[in-house]
Amino acid sequence: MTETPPRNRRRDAQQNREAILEAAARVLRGDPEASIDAIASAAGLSRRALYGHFPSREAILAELVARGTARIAAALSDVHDDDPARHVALIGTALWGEIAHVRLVAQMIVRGPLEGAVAAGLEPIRAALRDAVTRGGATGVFRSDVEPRIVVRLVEETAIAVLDEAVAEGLDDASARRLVVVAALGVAGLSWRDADEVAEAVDGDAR
Amino acid sequence: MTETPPRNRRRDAQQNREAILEAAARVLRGDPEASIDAIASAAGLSRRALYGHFPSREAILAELVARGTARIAAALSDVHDDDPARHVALIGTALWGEIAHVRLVAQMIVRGPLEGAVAAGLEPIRAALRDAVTRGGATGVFRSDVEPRIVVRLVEETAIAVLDEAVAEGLDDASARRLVVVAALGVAGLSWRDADEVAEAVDGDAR
DNA sequence: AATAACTTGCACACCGGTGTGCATGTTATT
DNA sequence: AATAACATGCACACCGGTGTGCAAGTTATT
Repeated sequence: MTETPPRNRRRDAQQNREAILEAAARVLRGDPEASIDAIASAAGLSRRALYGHFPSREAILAELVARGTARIAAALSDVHDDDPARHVALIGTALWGEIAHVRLVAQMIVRGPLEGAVAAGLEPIRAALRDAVTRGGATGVFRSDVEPRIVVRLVEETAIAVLDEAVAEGLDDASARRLVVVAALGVAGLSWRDADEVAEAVDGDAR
Repeated sequence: MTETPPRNRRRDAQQNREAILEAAARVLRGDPEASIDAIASAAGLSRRALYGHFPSREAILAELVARGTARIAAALSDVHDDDPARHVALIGTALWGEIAHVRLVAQMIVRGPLEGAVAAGLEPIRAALRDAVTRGGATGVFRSDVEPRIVVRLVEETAIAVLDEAVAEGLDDASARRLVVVAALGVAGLSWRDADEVAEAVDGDAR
């Protein structure tokens, strides 16, 4: 009985796997309900070949969500500021920096059975936001007339809506970032002049 | 040749037509992609009978959108205030009053081929909001650092997001109304204390 | 009581999508 | 050059949904 050395996976196969994920992200951003067929041909593969890399549609989505949340979490991990307003502003800025991933993940929040996975991956971010909102409420800078829990959700949903809007309007990078920050601070409780000031300051620092 | 007086539509048939629309609104609010089957049985009819009242799924949606936008437009037709902030607050209050219709219509804004019809039906409201936002921007009460057109969209989307959130949280009537008003004024540019004040005043008047 | 209006249930064709089996190529690796 | 890994294209079964035709029932109206 001769030895049968188990040959390694071919390198181009792994490349194709990446191509599929990249194509899926790109296509799904345009149409969240895109078919496997659309994804496969966008990746330059046949539908049949795709099933050699992923067992199901959901598996692709799961992978995308995992990577997306990881990316976002990484971008936000080193974001912190003692001033709650500045903290929120920094979060907004960071989110715009990862807009491609943010939009994809945001779509999954409501839909399908990925909901749980998404929520789990986003939890650290939510915790940070919750903290900032609570601190700001205590100071009186942010609104304290509404439960922090609710304010957090308000800020979250506003941010997502504005991010989408910024993309739809085709705003340039600077305007978009500012818009997101300013809107988030607005629902959090700041007047537009104060929000502007914070946005300005943070923008200067980040540059 | 004897006369053949064309007999009138039966009264119960018209009732069933209404039942279908009512059921559709109810079911679609829970699941925007509910099947015709689900709607029919929610209305207490067979799927086949439903097709005796509407030629297609889309026809039902079109009717719902038409009624919804009409209802909303009616509720907002007599809303006006010289003070832009109060005006926006009143719009928010009115929208919460028609929450059932608002949510249904809001879902259709993005989706399918109804988009155009929805936009048309909502145009008067948008015009009123645009007016208020522009006036507020000129006064300096609302933010003037962003194009009015964009501010309008921000307010719109925030309002929708908050309305959904209020429903999801199961807030009581008063809290929900206040939340919507306060969030809308927040993105428009008011500080949370100012927004609170306006909400309070308007709430008092409306009562 | 007659009759037209309406409802029902069944069958059917159609659509777009998913996931699998299989035979046949093509290409990277050894 | 041999061979295992991969890709392709086809067929297939399956699913859930839409819209129609038709025969047989039920019910409001006259």
